[in-house]
Amino acid sequence: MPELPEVETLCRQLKKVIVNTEVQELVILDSKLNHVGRLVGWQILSVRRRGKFLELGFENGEILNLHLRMSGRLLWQRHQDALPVHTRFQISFSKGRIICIDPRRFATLSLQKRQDGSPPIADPLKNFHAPSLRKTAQGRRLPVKSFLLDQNTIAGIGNIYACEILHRASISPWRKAGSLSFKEWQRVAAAGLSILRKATACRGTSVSDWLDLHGKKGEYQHHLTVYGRAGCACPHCGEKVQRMVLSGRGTYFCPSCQK
DNA sequence: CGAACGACCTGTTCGC
DNA sequence: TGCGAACAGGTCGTTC
Repeated sequence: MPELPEVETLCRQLKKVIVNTEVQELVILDSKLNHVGRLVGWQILSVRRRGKFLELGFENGEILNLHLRMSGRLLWQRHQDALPVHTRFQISFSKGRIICIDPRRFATLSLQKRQDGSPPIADPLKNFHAPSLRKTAQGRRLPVKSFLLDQNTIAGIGNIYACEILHRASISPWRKAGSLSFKEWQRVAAAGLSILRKATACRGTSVSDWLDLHGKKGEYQHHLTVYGRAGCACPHCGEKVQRMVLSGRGTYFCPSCQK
C-alpha cells in the first residue's frame, strides 16, 4: 500500500518517537522475518526514507531496512494494548512500541552495515526536474507510466500517484517515455512535485486501509482525480474516467485529457 | 530492451 | 445467500 507520501509520513512520525531511544525488545511473529539480528540495547540515531524503504540507523553503524510492500503498515502503541491480527513484529522502547501489521506478509526486514558511497536515490520530493527526467528517459521505449514506476530510476512513485501525476500532466500512460517533449516533462515534473507534496502534507491516501503511525487516516483520497474512479467524470473535462491494464497494473486515466 | 506472466500472500469486493 | 473470480498500494524472476 504505501508509496512515497505514506512512507514519508511514517518516517516523520517515527523520528519524533524513537530517535535517541534504545531498543528494549524485538519480537518477530512471522517465520519469514526470522534471523533479523538482535537490536536489543541498541540506540537509534536516525530514521530515514530511501524511496519506499524506511531505514533505522543505529549508533553502532547498523541499519534496519524495512519495506512495507503492498499491505504493511506501522502502528505506535504507547501502552501494551492487545496486538492486532496480522501483527508481524514489534520493537519495544521505554515509551512504547512499534508494531508492524501486514496481512499479505510481503513486507521485508533486514539488517545491514552502513554503506558509505551507496548511490543517492533520485527522490521525487527533492529532485524531480524536467531536464534530468528527459535525459533519463532518452531512447526508452517503455510506457511513461512504467518509467515513473521504475524504482531504479525514480524511487517512491507507486501506482496511485503515477496515475494521478499523468492525469494532471495530461499525458497518456501509454506514451513511450522517450517520446515526451521537454514541455511535457515540465508538466510531469510540476505535477509530480505538487501532488507528492500535497499527498505528504495530507499524510497519504487512505483508499482502503492505509493508516498512519498513530492509526489516523490520510486525507489525500479526497483529492484523487482518476485513481479508483472508473466511470466517474474527469474533473477537468467531464469525460468518463477509464480503467485499463498496463503491464499488469490497474491504470486509471481520462481518454479525452490524456491522448 | 521491454512485454507478459507467475510468484510471493491474504483479504475484500464483484458478478452470477 | 453462496461461491468463485477478480482485484489490491510492490517487487522479483523467467520466458519470449
